[in-house]
Amino acid sequence: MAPDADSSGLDTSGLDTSALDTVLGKAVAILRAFGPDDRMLPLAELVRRTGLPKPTVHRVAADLVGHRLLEKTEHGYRLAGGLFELGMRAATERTLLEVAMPYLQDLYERTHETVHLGVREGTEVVYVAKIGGHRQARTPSRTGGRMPMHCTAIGKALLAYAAPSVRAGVLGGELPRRTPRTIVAPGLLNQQLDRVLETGLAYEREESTEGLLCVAAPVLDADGTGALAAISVTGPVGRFRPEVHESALRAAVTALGSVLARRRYRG
Amino acid sequence: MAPDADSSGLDTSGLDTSALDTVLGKAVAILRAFGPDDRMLPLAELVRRTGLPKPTVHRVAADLVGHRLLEKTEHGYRLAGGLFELGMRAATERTLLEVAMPYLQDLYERTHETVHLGVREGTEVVYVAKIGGHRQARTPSRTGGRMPMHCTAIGKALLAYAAPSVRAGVLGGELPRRTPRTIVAPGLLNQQLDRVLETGLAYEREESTEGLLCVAAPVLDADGTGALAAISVTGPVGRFRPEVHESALRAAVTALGSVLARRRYRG
DNA sequence: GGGGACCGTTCCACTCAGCGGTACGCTGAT
DNA sequence: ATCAGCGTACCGCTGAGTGGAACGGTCCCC
Repeated sequence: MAPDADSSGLDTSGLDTSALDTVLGKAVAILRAFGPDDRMLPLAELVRRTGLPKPTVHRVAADLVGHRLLEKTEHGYRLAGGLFELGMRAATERTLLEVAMPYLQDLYERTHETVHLGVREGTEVVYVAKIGGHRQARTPSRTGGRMPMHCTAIGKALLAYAAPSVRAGVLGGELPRRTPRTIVAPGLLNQQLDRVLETGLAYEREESTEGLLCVAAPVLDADGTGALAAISVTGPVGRFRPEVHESALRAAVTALGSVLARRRYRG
Repeated sequence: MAPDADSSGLDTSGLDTSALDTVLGKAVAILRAFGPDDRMLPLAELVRRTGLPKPTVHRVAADLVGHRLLEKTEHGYRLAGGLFELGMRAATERTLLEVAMPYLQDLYERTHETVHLGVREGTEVVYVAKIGGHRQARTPSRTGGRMPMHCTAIGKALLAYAAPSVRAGVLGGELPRRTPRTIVAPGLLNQQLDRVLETGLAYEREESTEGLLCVAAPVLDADGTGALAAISVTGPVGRFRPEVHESALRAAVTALGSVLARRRYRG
């Protein structure tokens, strides 16, 4: 429970756009109160995070338990299996995952490093898949988790091929520093993005997490102008050499891209 | 020891136990109206499946869209990315998945056949992971999807090690025939389950899907008495020889089991 | 080209589901 | 013994939620 200033995971208390004056809003607020690393939260903690009255949380949570979205243990509540089942039915993520999995497998087998598949969601990256073996570097990413775009290889790959308005929005917004090497200068980042467009590859060198290197490539749509997703290979500083994996990565994204094009996958 | 909270008896497959007279119930009903294979449903179809009045579905669906649980397109609604993100935070599934992934990878690499990870949920199997390459057999299973226990290798592996009440519940209930080879005789199935306890391996030979073979093994808990999950290897009749993969499968489940025990994973 | 079936959307007056202040019993730490 | 914090229970008020009715659009078939 180290309240380190670094972990941006803390809910910025005020900025919850969700309306808390409707039942559904309260229910969603309770579910979203669970961060990516929270296994179990007691009622009081849910009250604190949501700002809702205690009896209200108690009642809504009980309803959620009835619907198998929440589970009650003697130590608190946790997100239940029903949510997992529903989540895996999400249209775009499921399709992308099923089509991409063989290519991710190939890539893992050739590299034996952690392989990510991510899509853009607003101004952030959402990881749709993360596969790795026993020796994988300790990465902050999680399947279903989010990361900023400006400090991750996948983020840069996606941002480079995104609509100009999106790129401008991210460059013009906050570029929070996560490590000493995080690129916080919009101009420099913009240059890098242009290079990504030229080479088709994006890099991250300890910009989101110290000790971590990463190469990514975009999965392009049928026109070759936009990115449907991006794939990355990640490893620790020292043994990991990004260049080694570039051809395998390129092979993966082009193959996946053409299959998605054939399926008319739009995202 | 474990108070069998999971009373399988009451689990009659009445699809709608959910109360439709509360907002939350309606919302869940709408989300659950999406089957594993439904990509997109028009409003009218949601009305049909849920039995709710049209304006009600319209309004609740709009709310769900506002919370990023549903997405609206010109052709209808579909489950949105927000659900995927939430689902991947489900406590038990996420932990199991993260710990197991490296072992599943190993297993895939050694077999190059479709690998499944599943847990018991009531009287059914829920697949937590499914990984495979380009040549994978066409299986009806999906990550986050359900299958009956009596006709799948993973199901038999889980059922054999489940509490006697659970086994009795399944054997005493319906054993729907899915193929000519589905085992629908409770006695025969019971014999097979006993053999699973002796050998630590469960088989399926075209019992859920024609043309498909499968071997599974349970991931045992610290006591070695109950199954926390099960792993299977699947392939098509013809090239696929279950015996070939038995040792790799055994290695995977024992390794995973001991890691979970060390972590005091309970399920 | 007109009628009908089905669609998504909007309106609005009624009412009961949801609300949350208040209160209670139960831990542990002090 | 005291207290702070927890989960739970009660219950009268009220506005969020409701859904019948109606409207405009599209498609297809006669």
